[in-house]
Amino acid sequence: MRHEQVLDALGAQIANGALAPGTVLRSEELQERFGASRTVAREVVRVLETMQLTSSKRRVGVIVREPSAWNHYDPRLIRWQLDGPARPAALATLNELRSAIEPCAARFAALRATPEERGRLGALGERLARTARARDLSTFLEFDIAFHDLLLSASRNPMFAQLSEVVAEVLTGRTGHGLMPPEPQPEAVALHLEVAAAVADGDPDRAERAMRDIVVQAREEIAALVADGGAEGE
Amino acid sequence: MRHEQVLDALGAQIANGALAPGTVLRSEELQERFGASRTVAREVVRVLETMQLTSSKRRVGVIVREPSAWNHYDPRLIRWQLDGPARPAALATLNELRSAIEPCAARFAALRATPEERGRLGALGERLARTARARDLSTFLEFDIAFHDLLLSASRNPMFAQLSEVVAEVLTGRTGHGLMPPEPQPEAVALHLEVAAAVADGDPDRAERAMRDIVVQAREEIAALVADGGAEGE
DNA sequence: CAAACTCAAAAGTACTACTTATTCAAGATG
DNA sequence: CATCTTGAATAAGTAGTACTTTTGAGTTTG
Repeated sequence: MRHEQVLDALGAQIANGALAPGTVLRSEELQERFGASRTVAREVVRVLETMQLTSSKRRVGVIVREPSAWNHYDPRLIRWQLDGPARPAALATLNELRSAIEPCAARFAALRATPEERGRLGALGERLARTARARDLSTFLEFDIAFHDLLLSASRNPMFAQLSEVVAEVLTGRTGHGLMPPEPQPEAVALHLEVAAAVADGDPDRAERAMRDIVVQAREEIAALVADGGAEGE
Repeated sequence: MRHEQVLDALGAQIANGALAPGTVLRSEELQERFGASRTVAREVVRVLETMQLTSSKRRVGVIVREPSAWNHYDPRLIRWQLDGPARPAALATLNELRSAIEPCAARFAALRATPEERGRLGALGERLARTARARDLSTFLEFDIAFHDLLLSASRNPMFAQLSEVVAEVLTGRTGHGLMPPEPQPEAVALHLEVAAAVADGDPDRAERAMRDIVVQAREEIAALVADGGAEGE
């Protein structure tokens, strides 16, 4: 508990650049700053070290590393960045990642999904279409996330599957900012149905192409969002 | 030092399935097993916990989590898997990841690379072609890695850039297994030149397409490697 | 038989003592 | 005067002990 508090506090400061790279923290100083014991301070530093956010050198202290050294795939770091002032930029980065992965994931899902998964994907597509027609945005988002989540795990690649949280975050972030069109775009819905159909048919090329169309569309949306929404912070 | 030894030992055991999911380890037991102090044992467990390899519950112990919960992007976990019996499968997974990312990275590189980067990419392409003609496989690999590394960092997406180690590993693994053709394929070399040219011209579509051709080719190679090389273990 | 209560086991936290590596500087040596 | 060596100070690393908190499991009681 104590551990997590301190980790979040210190990690967020580093992730948001409040502690610039090169900054040296002495472990004793950390204990005072957070009113934590040596044990807690040390374990927090160990964790930050494994995330490559810091490096420790004897007789020197804990050194904040360059962002390029960080493990940007660590869920904690992603969280800290999304909750900080750089949220729009972080969302853009994550969206680019997803736009790269998902078409490929769709391809593998078409090749490897179980019959049951293919069925569920189709069902989710149908529900997606229905909630879109009903202009029920929040339910739409829910099914949208479920759709992408299922697709990623059906790809049978653990590294793809792990990105479902990222995708959920990107999709939510888009809706949350109120910058999404008042109702889901019919083309996007049609493309989701196309992906589901292609996966059901076991047609990797078609699945990949349809998914690519989806993410390209999303990429353009988010790019616009960052362009004029970058200053709003939270 | 001590810390890292124990972490590697225990982490590798978990990563390779020697300690099945659900296994419960008591921290005192760990101290004995590795002859480590309480401090070291605790910090190791903390780190494994942040990697989502384990979860700790009071009055129970340290529980090994399901592979699906692991943070598969952690460089340490990747290392443990590559060094273990599941190396071929791990290489296949990583190669799929790279095959998803690199075409997209090429696109962004074409849009965002600095003039200097565009120049260096072209130069690397040339050197690649030369070493290919000279049948100098090890130098070829070196330039190949440098080429992909530069492209990824030129994409200006930290999450893409971070995968350069993964790409290097995949490329090396392919050559290392001696399953690569005795000389680099002319088509592959031509495609690298095409990527460099497209990036130089700032043509994202062309860059993406050429890179996609490269990774698709690699994907097929590795799939074959896994099919008949899966049993050779280390 | 179910619900609450008690007890003990194991992780979490705190603190102290000791070890080791590294930087910085003073002094010796060429 | 420069360079190399040596040594002391410092801060992180490691070890070990003591105490706290949570919670699973067994037991008692209505």
